[in-house]
Amino acid sequence: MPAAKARSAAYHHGNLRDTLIALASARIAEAGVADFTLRELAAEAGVTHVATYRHFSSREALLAAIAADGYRKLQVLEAAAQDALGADHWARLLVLPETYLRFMLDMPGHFHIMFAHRWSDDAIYDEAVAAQAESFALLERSVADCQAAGLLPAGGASRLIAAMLGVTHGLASLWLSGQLDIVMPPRRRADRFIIETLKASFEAFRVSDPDLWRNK
Amino acid sequence: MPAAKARSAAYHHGNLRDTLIALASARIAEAGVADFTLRELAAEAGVTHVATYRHFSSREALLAAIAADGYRKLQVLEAAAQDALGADHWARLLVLPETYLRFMLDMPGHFHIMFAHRWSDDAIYDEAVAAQAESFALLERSVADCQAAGLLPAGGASRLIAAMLGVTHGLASLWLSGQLDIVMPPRRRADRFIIETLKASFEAFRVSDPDLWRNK
DNA sequence: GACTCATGTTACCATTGGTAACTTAAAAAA
DNA sequence: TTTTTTAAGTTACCAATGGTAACATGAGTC
Repeated sequence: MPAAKARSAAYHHGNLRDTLIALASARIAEAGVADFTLRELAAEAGVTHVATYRHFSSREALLAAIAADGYRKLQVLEAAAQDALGADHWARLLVLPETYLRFMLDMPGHFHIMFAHRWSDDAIYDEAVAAQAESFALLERSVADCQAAGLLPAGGASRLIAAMLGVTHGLASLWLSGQLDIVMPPRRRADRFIIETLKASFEAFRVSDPDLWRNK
Repeated sequence: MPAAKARSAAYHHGNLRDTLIALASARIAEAGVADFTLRELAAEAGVTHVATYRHFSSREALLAAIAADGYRKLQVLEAAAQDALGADHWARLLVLPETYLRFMLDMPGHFHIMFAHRWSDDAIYDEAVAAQAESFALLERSVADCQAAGLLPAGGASRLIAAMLGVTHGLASLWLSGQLDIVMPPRRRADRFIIETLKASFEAFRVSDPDLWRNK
């Protein structure tokens, strides 16, 4: 009975949760987090705004879901990129910021919630926090591998990791907020420029004096 | 007639504009930009929420004013710090990220609006954009001075500047969003750790192979 | 002392996030 | 097959918010 099925599809959306996450991310990428409203979002999904509360306990919980979703997706991308590289530890380390950047370019809405939006300390962000920690562990392990292989200054890695995380995240978010335009040479592709800058930075860190990174 | 003066002071606030900026910045630092409402803010200043519209055309315009105010303050701090250093170009360059960081630690509310909040492309942000450009020019000039003095790899400076801006901004905003806690050694003062990491990064950039930073 | 105008106020509006109570239809139990 | 349960929608409603319009106050000027 196709008529019944059509009506059913109309009433029960089928995959409202994922649809809402995707739509919200797109809106955030376009107009920022302040702009989007649950009602407009629900309307776009063909549903009443109250239906959203079946899947997210609040507007902020939807944002938290986007953050968790983003970290999981990022982690999958990072792991896949590393797996394709075998045992070249330095290449495996370098691919992390590159993946991070591609993720930012591909999913700016997710990225914004993950890094520029202030998470409430509510429990709704617990999942996101856990996913974030796992993603960070990947970097930590990669740096340790490089140190063990003599590819990076040995000793406490905190400052080295902080510097790598810093330059990666800094370039990504400066670009996302449009503040890299002033620096970037005209007519260059942004992604290439950023990735080359990143690689240069990592290389500078790699060959630097190990004493630089020791805690004083 | 002190009674009349008191009434007058009650009616005409005196300096509502600056008060609102300060209060808003404090609230944003505490609870994020999403939380603060014009009504609560106005109440805190002892005024009706409609009074805010005498000074800011909208809520977003208040945020824009905070951004412009922040860039101006940052620029003053940077210029002062540099002036105290004479002609030591490398020290003058290094003091910029340090000032940037201290500003972030001292005025996190301003910092958040300046760097983590998405500016609408409305004209209300014009002032902020102009102030931002001036602040950036300071860095550009300082890098050029260092290059002229042979203290930094010569040639196109875009990538070098991008890397410096990136690591500075990245560390600052990672710290602000609490994401540096996982990296930072326990029981260390955050500001010292970040500044030392920054100096190490800049030093690594300084002694690096100039070819790294040339455009390919 | 009257006039002006910046800076407040009250009254009001549409929109928003969120809750309560009800409805629909798909899946499980009989 | 029929009945029951339950996940996933709906309508009706609420208090709070950003914003507008029309009015009030009072400090400075002629």
